[in-house]
Amino acid sequence: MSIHEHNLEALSRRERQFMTLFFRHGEMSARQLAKVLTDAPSNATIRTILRILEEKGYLQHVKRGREFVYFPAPTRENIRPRSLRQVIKTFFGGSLTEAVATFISDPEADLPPEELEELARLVKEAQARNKPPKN
Amino acid sequence: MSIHEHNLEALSRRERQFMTLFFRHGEMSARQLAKVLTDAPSNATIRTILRILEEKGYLQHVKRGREFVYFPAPTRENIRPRSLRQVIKTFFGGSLTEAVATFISDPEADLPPEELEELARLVKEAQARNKPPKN
DNA sequence: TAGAAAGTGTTAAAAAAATAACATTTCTTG
DNA sequence: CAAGAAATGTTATTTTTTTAACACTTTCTA
Repeated sequence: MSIHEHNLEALSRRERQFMTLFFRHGEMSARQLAKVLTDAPSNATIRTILRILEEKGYLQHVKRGREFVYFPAPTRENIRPRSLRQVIKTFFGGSLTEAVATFISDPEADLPPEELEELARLVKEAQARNKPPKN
Repeated sequence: MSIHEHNLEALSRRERQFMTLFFRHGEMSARQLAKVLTDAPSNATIRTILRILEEKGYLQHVKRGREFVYFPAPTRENIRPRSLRQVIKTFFGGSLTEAVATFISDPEADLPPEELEELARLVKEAQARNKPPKN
């Protein structure tokens, strides 16, 4: 409803499942969403939940042909960084380093070596940006 | 119930809220948990949910004095790396670097500079471990 | 050691979530 | 342009979740 305080924690199980899929796949119609759901309920059910999510302000839709295509509504307090922050706080005591360490050594994560390089570059840049307080 | 497939996504809203708090704070009695909840229901309600979570295999308890102290059950497929992986997949297209970039530039995250240093060291180590396939 | 205090167990009711049947509307096409 | 197909809207039911009242048990303590 409110544009503020968009938070996946506030959603029911199905609602959150849907939102996660929208964040992963972008815009989808009820039919497309059904394909992506491993445990899809009926089309009617899916549409009901989509409507609820729109009422709550988490989704928007446009009409394309005769069908509605839904997509995540832009929110003020962005869900992306917030979700990451939340996981790092909950499972890694707030430490980014701990989280990265875990991810790096997580076999399921299957990290390509280029990622490490890019990560190294990124960190170096960030340090350079922080370091010189002289200028 | 089953020891496998422990997944916060499978839980109801309250259940997940509780588990998150346990991961953050470690072991807690019903009373302690109540203090940590911003929207705590009655003590009876809290205990009901704790019992359900134990039945489902997410929590265990020991008796301390006259009260039950609950804590997350050790699980095979660890929830920690899995949750991180999930967030990175959902919100950052699976890219660790993207996630770190976002975290670094997230003002809410409030990253201390030492973290960056430690992170740099960590990445360097990981690279060193990967690089030399000669030995 | 009896009674109060502070727990847990049991059970049930209220509220929310999840599901889908059926009616209606809107496209498409022969 | 009429019939059928494929959407959406409305409404209701079932299931799950959330809640808590009340009974019972254990531990203090005066």
